[in-house]
Amino acid sequence: MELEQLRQLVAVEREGTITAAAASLHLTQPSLSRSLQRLERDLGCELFEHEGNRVRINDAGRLALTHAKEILDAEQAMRDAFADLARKRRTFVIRSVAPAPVWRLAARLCEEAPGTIIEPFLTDSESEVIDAVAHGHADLGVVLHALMTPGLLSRPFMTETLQFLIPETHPLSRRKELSFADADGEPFLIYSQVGFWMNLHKREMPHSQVLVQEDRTVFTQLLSTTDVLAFTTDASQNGSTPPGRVRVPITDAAARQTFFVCCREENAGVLAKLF
Amino acid sequence: MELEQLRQLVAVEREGTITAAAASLHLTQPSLSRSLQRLERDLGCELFEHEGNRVRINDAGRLALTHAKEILDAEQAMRDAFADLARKRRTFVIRSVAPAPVWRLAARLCEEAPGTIIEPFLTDSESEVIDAVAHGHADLGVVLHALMTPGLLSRPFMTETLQFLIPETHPLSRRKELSFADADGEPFLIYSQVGFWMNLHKREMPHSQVLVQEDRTVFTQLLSTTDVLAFTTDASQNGSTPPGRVRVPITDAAARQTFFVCCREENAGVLAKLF
DNA sequence: ATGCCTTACGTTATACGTAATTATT
DNA sequence: AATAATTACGTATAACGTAAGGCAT
Repeated sequence: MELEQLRQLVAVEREGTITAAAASLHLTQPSLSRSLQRLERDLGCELFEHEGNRVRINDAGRLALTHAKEILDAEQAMRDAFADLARKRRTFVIRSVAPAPVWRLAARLCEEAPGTIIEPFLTDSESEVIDAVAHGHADLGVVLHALMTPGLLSRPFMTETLQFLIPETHPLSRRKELSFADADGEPFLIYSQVGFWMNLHKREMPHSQVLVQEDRTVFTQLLSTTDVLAFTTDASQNGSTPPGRVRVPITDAAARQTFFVCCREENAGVLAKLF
Repeated sequence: MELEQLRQLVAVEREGTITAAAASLHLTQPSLSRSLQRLERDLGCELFEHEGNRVRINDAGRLALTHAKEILDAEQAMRDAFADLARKRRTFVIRSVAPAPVWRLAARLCEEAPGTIIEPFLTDSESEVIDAVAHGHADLGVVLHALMTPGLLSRPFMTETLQFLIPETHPLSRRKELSFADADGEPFLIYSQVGFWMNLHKREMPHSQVLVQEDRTVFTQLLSTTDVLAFTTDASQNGSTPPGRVRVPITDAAARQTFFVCCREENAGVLAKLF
């Protein structure tokens, strides 16, 4: 008795005739007919009444059907479990304190491991990243410092520098460079998904009103239509400056951040593969 | 994925090595090795760690094992259900008010339907037989009268005549014939599995002590070693009279009984086949 | 050297498709 | 005539066994 035969039995019930069932299974009708005969032989029991040019499922056939469905459900559960497993294995989870490192890592992953599903998580908390990596919930973490945590490896990855993005009409747009203090008090617009940068802005410009925008496209539109300050970095994917705005470097040391990637020691191969 | 492959997976876990599992499955070792590789391919996932010249089941393998056992258990349940069905179909249940008709019916069944399992039930109650047949719990019934019950068929089958079986040393052994009344008051020995005859004895010989014997061989031995009355019939399988005893016909009409066989109308073929 | 696993190769079995046949509507 | 099922037959796929090779203990 084979699983395929049980599927055939179910198909015959579903389709009503052997001919229709055969078509739905991409088989010829005689082939299915014989396969069902084999099943009857294996079970030592007729499953159909042969009524003229039709075939009708009998009591034994119905008994077989209920059992067949049980078995096939169990089989489907197994297939599902392995499909999940396969998806998990193809998924690479990155937990990061900032978006820019994720962009670069994603690009490398796509190149080095085509087909990999990339699952990025942004957070403003470095300890959350470390925990996720340590517990195996993330394959790779992006943090702000080299780690000494036992069982984890880390190495510097990239440096990102924050810049003001100022409307040309704004008085501060003439300056060659600015400190956070120079702009503190000015309202500014910020995209919500920026990880730890959000903390930095709030700390360094405590007197400014923060206009948080959740929607990326709305945020971009607002850049053109409002004249409040905004931020960009040298790592911004889109290297160009939005029309009507100028980039002004920020002189504070805190505006320059080096990111470190980290992973568990047993996954050292991941780092080796990516760098 | 096939059921056979799941059985092979379970066997490898059970036996520890592919070689041992192959032997237990009556396969060569390379054949099993490839079959397991096919399973891994089908599931899209390695199930074993290949450690030098051994294989060890890994986490995915254990996941597969738990599911495989579920599926195989469901398959076993199906096989068991059909084994039961097959046994039921090969079983012919006879419910009778007397043993002699069962003997004859059994002999015919063995001849007409070799391989049939014969399941006889004796009872002293005719209505119990009719109920069993009507409800489909018995394929054939043996009763004392022609039936008018709707849905049931009946026909006369055989006539049996009761005889006294008297020790040669007993005064009654000289008589050519006897009535129940002649012997009423004499203690008598009777085998317990005689169906409705038990009722008859108690009714026709109310003053006699009845010595009921459950064990057939003990009953036979007592026939030679005691000098109490006993009964036999003209239908007794063993036509000979036990040593030291004589048969004496019973004159009462009640000692002569015609039996009728009955079955459900839809099983009319059964009667036709047997007669 | 021995035990266990894998790969390679030729053979066989078995399940498929095509075609012909039967039976019912 | 048309539809549905079975039987007959040739073919191709796929699983098996044998033989050879590799890698540990």
